[in-house]
Formats: sequence, C-alpha cells, structure tokens
Amino acid sequence: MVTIADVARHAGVSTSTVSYVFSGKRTISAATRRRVESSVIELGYHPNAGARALAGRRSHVLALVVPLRSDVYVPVMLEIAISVTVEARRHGYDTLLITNDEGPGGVRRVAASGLADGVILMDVQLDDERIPLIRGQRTQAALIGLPDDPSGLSCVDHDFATAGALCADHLADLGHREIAFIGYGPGTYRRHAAYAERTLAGFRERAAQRGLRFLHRPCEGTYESTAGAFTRILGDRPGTTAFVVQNEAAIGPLLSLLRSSGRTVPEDTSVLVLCPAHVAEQYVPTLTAVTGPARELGQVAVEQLMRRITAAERGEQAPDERVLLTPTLALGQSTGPAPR
Amino acid sequence: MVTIADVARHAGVSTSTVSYVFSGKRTISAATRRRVESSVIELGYHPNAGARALAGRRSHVLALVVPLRSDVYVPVMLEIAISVTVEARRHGYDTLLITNDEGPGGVRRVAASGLADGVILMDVQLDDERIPLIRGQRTQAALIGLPDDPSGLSCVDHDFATAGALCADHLADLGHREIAFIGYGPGTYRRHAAYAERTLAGFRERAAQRGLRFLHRPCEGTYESTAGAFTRILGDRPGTTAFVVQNEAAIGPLLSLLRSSGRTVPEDTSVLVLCPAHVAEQYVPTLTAVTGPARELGQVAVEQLMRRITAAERGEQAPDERVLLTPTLALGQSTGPAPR
DNA sequence: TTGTAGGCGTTATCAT
DNA sequence: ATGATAACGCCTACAA
Repeated sequence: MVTIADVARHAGVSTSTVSYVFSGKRTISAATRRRVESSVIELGYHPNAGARALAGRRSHVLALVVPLRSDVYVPVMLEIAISVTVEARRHGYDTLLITNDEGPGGVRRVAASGLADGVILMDVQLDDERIPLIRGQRTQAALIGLPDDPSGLSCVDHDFATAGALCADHLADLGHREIAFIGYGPGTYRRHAAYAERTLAGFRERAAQRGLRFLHRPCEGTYESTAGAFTRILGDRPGTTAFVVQNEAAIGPLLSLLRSSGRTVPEDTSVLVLCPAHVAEQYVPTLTAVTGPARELGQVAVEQLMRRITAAERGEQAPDERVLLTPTLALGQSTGPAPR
Repeated sequence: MVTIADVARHAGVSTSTVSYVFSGKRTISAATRRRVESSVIELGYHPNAGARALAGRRSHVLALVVPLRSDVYVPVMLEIAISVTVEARRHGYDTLLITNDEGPGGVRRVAASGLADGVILMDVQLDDERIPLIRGQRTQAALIGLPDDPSGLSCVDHDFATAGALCADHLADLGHREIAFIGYGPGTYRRHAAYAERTLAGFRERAAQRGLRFLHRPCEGTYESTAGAFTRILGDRPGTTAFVVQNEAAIGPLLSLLRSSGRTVPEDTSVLVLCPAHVAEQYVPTLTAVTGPARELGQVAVEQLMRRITAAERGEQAPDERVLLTPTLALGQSTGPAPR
C-alpha cells in the first residue's frame, strides 16, 4: 500500500505538505504542488479512508435511510437514492445505505461509530419515530418529507398543497365544473399520510376559490376498488367531467372503466394524474400529470446536510431549513375542454 | 466520545480485553465478559469505525455499484440493493452506494482508499468494461449478472435459459402448439443482452423438444410497436393460441389488443409473462408468470463476496463461484388449456 | 485467562 | 511556505 509517507519521500517534502496539498487548507507553492501531484500519480497514491476519518474526525460518508416498505412509488425511491449519491460525491462524500429493518438503531450505530457524519432520512412520516432519536443524539440530519415538528431539523419535501391547487386550476381553466378526486385507500388518510392530506387540502381550497364542485373518494387501487369508487361517483354526480387520480395503481383500472362505459378521453372526460412523469407517459393516450421533481429532492437534502455538518464542525448551530419544491404540470393528451 | 479505554477503565480490565470481547478472537471468562458488556451498555460505547478500519485493515464496508440507467426493471434493482444491504448487515458489513457516473474510477477509488473491502457489481453485461479493471487491481468482487468470461470472479444470475424452458413446458403441458414470443426491442438483441438471448435460447430449445411451433417478434414496448408485432404475428400464424411476453412494457398494450380483437384470456388465448411476480399480480386477470428470485440474488452475491474477502485476508486464493438461480412458475389466471 | 505496547496512515498544532 | 510530531482509537503480536 502506498502511504502519504511514500509520497512525501518521493516528492522530497514532508508528510504534512502532502496532506495540505490534498486538503487545500494552506497555501502551497506551485512548484511544490506540481512535484507532489506527479508523485501521487506516479505512485498511485490513494489516501486511506480509515486513517483520514480517525485523524480528521470526519468520515466523509453520509448515511441514507431507506424504508423497507413504503407508500412512495418505488422507482422514485431509487431515483432519489441515486441523486443523493451523485450529489454527495460532488461534495466529496460517499453514501451508505441503511435499511429500516435495524430499526432506529441503525442510525445510532452509524452515527455513534463515526461511520457517517450525518444522516438523510427518506419517506419521513408526520409523526416519524426516528426523529426524537435524531434530536436526542445530536446527529446531523436532513429529512426528505415534512414531519409534524421540524424544529431543530432541516427538511425538504414536495409542495403537495400546490400540486393539489395546480390540478384544480388546470381543470377550472378548461371549463370543468364537476370533478372527482380518486385518492389513496382509507387507511392512508386514517394515519394522516402527509402527501395524501396536503394534496387534498390544496385541491379543496383552490377548488372552492374557482367555484368547482368536487367529490373525494378513497380507493385501494385494485380493479374492484376502483370500479366501486367509479360507480358511486357517477351515481352521486352524473355530471362529472373530470377525474383527478392520486393513486398510481388506480390509473389503469380507471381508464378501462371509462372506456368500457363508452366515455372517450379527453372528449367526454378529462383525466389528470398526480404521479411521476414517466409513469404518465406510458399510457395511451399520454396522461396530463402534476409531477414533483424527485431528483431535486435528493440534491437539496444533501446540500442541507452538508451545511449542517460544516456548521457543527465549527461549533456553530446550523439554521433549520424547510424547503418545499414546486411541482409542475406536464401536459398530456388526457385533459381537454369540458364537454358542453 | 466514549473510547475503548473508557470501557476498560470502567470494567477494570485492559483495552485488549475489551477488544477481544468484541472480536471473539480469544477466550474470555464469563465473569469478565459480563463486566465488559455491562460497561459497554452503561457508557454507550460504539467502536470507532475509522480506528477499527485503520488498525484492523478492514473497513467492514462493501460497495454496491448500481447502474444509472439500466435495462433491469427498476423496482427489482431496489429490491436487490436492499437485500444486499440487509444480508451484509448479517455479516457485520455496511453497504456503500456507488453510481456508475464516476465510471469505473469509482470502484478503484473506494477499493484503493480502503473505504470498502469489496465490491458488488449489479447489472453486469456480457462484455462489461468494469471487469478488466476489477481483475487488474485485485479487488474482491461479486457480480450480479454473468459476463462472457467469469474466470477469476464470483457471479450469480438468474437462470434465464431455464426460465425460457419453463415457459415452453407450461404452454406445452396445456396443449398449446402455436406460440408467439414477444421480446425486447431489436437493439437489445443486437447488443447481445444476456437475459434476452439466454431466455430465448432456452425457450427455443425446449420448444423444439416439445414439438411447438413458435414465432419470435422483437417489440419496443410502446403501444404502436406492440400493435405492429401483434398484427404481424396473427397474419403469419393465425392459429397462435398463446403469447409469451418478456417485455413488461408490452403487457398492457397486448392485453388491450387481445380484448379489442375480441379474444378472451385465457379461453381463446393464453398469456404468459416473464417478469417480477408483483407486476404480474397487478393485472386483471392476474397473469401467469415465470419469475426469478430477486432477493436471493443479493443474498448470494453478499455471501460470495464475504467468502472472497475472508480468503484474501488469509492470503488464500478464493475459488470462483458461478451460481444460477432457478426461476419459478407463478400460476395466474391468464393461461389455460389450448382451445380446440 | 489477561495485560502491555507498538503501529495502522492521516490530520493539525506548533515551530521555523 | 514548509517541517516535525503528537494525537486520533483500535488491533494484535508478545508477554505473563
């Protein structure tokens, strides 16, 4: 193994000089820097991570806690994980994967052992049980998802309320007046899942402002459940001209049901979905969708965590941050003017 | 921070005794062990990862290289990543996520710096460019996916040939004689993607043995592409009574096409898919599927890597392993006896 | 069965 | 602008 001492000897400088060439924490003459750098390349030197962590009290690793089972659409999870990893590298950090099957103990373990300098929690629930623990051990953390009480923490999430409002606006602009909202199963609302409640609230409020009538129906996402919701909606409100769907699993069934009931999309009925763009694009016709930027979620979380780690190292108190990312409307072929 | 010296003092033993209690590398009297263990708990001691890696020359971390873009179905990727992480923990290891956007340099970096003791490569291609590099630097590695030349490496993959054979057998058993195979796009076969070629070869061989006629048609997975393949198949072989589909994206379109052409499933036409079980279950009717065990893929890779790391530490040459996991047939409602 | 002490490779504090 | 050197916390021969 090539050590820093080998490089120092080869370049004719002291080990501290080599170290400072890497860290940039003091000024080095151009000549010396060149000599060191060419020695590094010639010898194939890679700083030893363990020694660096030990001496520098920083592992340059962050831990990403992924839920084993999640309400979050799986491909989005991986997209976030990858964006975290890529963004972390831009800050000289590597990313450790922690699953929640260890329970909250996993976070304690990697933080207490110094394996990781900080933690990013994915799929944070309103009353997430991991949060008190994080607060307790002063672990630097950034959350993806907005908890009940975000004090003392940095977090980033989609702006679900705005997503809901965007849906109402788009359909109102097209002249629709009677709208059905097909949501997640009742259990999701019962446990107050943030994304479900906030989206609905945002939709409801904007719908009221724009003078829309609407009906919210939970739906498990199975074909039977969707069929039940569909039938009751058309029974209660035969004049319904548009559907908003927040449950990916219900999209396919709903389109089938519309077709077999003789309604064309978007001429007779508009369909607007809340889901990742590439899901909406898979359908025929392509679906108009309100979509949040998954990749940015990971990037922002990493930036927040880096700021906290840096602040903590300086003995400062990191400011809490709370960022909501604005969703966008991706026009597809499934929404159109309300029929007369 | 609580160090091993604090624990030793508190328990009235030497630091080496504490260390050996953890590593189990020498026998400790029950009384001493108890004293140490309770001190550990009382003080909340966690061994420092950096110091451990430095002194022990082992980081107890493995690196998992995930492709940025992949042919592999995304939820399966995450399932594998999680199974790797969980299995690694059972061996006292943590998992570092490496994306391929660093290029093969990422692997070199984590291996040379001692950040990771070994590497697991996902989604390995037949002529994977990362493999020569791994061989060159003597990095311990396990591959998920079977390359052209697996010498000097451990690898695990699905047994795609058997998956293809299972398809032929199931349909032959049901009395089908004319079968269409809807595969991936032509590009997939052109670059000799292993899973596509091996599946087709396995199917072809068994089909010949069982006296089946079959037609293979590539398909991009879009609605248009599927419609084109469908039309040509029924043009060439009007007597086709069963479809095998290896392209998840083509499943939805194919079912629509069958329905709108007035064919019922499974009475008129059987549909058999090659895809993860939970995808097949989402459809109405549920689809019969041939499925590989994704979770086990991760587990086996970790076990292989652990054996290699242990062997290398002892200065031994690790034996190459090559494991193919057997797929299973999951019966759904989409296959039935051939119509008369 | 247990203790002692040297060394793992870097960083960062003093010097110069 | 650069050097010397004491930590950093743990592991593991070597002793007892």
